Amino acid sequence: MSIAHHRRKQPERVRQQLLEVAARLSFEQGAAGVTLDAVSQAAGVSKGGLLHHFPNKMALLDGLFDDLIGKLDLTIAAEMRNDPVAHGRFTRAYLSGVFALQDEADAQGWQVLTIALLSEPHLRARWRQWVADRADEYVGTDSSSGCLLARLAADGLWLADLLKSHDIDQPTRQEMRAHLISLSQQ
Amino acid sequence: MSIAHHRRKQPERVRQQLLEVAARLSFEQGAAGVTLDAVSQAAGVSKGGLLHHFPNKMALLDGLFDDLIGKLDLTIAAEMRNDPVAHGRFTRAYLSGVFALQDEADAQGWQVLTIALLSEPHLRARWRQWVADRADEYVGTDSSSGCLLARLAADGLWLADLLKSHDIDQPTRQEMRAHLISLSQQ
DNA sequence: ATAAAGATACCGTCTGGACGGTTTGTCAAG
DNA sequence: CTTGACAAACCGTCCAGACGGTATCTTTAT
Repeated sequence: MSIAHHRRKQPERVRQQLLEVAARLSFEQGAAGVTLDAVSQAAGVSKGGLLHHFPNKMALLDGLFDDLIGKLDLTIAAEMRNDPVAHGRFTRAYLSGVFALQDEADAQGWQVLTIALLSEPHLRARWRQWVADRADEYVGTDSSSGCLLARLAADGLWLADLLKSHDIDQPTRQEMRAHLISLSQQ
Repeated sequence: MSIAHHRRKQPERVRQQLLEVAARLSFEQGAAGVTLDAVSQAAGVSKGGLLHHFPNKMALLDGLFDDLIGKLDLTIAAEMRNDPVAHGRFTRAYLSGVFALQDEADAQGWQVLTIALLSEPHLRARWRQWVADRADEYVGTDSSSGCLLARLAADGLWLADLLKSHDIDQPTRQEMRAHLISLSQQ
């Protein structure tokens, strides 16, 4: 019997907390740091409590993935509404989404985690599905080689941030973004 | 007492065999499939034998990383010798290196492994170092935003292959490569 | 030339710990 | 009084690495 037993129960809050902690741990300790024990403990919940919300580890990772995709989708949808030009509209929104993920304060939490997600076949399949769906939906406006290239470059930039391999300063970053946008228009 | 104990000893051959097996396992079973037990057994060597060549698992992964980087360096060096134009020379060679990694027959073996490498902080640092060294060495010829962009896009393509997220056919691929090369020239 | 003396290349077993998951119990709210 | 939200103890498995040995190769002294 511990704190969580006495505090007013807010399961949704706890669930969110678990996801946040998992994201933070993945950043601080790498993918291997995300264990059920570590996550539950850092969230101030017992392992049983964690497994009450997420029946197994895969479900936890799925939840994390949902969060990530959800944010991305929101950004993209908002951006697409503000873009009057049809051609390359999705690609530009995608750029914004990827850039936004990096600029966010809590973006760090996602970074190393994402690698973990990608090494999990099931999550790779989900990502593959996401990409296939968009490619299909926007085949009329965003299938030019310029658009494809722009999106690939954005992925490359995202990867570079993930690995901190190139360190690219803000001006260069903006210049590149402009370059990519122009690619999406041709 | 097994075969390896009686056969003529060729430690270098065994060492190489261990690396190959580790690469293959990483492809067939994912990163999690690369355990000391699995690798040693599949290589026809005892676990003790494996640990004789590589004192711990990290050393094994380091060896794998060395192989990968070594191949990349070879391709790049060869390509740079055949490129008369100084500006963007390294970038074009890098493109060749990345494309070559994907076209090779045994490339598959590296793919999933690479993800594992990247999720290991120590290996990420090594990769970071590699990038920093090249950026430094070729700052005079390959630091334009076009070159940077081309390299990032190559990384994105590499990532897409890794995840099989986009499936890009060979003509499109060649078209993109040409596009990237022209980016490296401007 | 050769035998002794190491050094190197392995083998096979064991262990300690981590980790995912299960089970059973407890408390509070409706 | 039932159900959802947890706690706490526990289990089975897997895995990295240690260890003590044995076989083969290399060097050195004679």
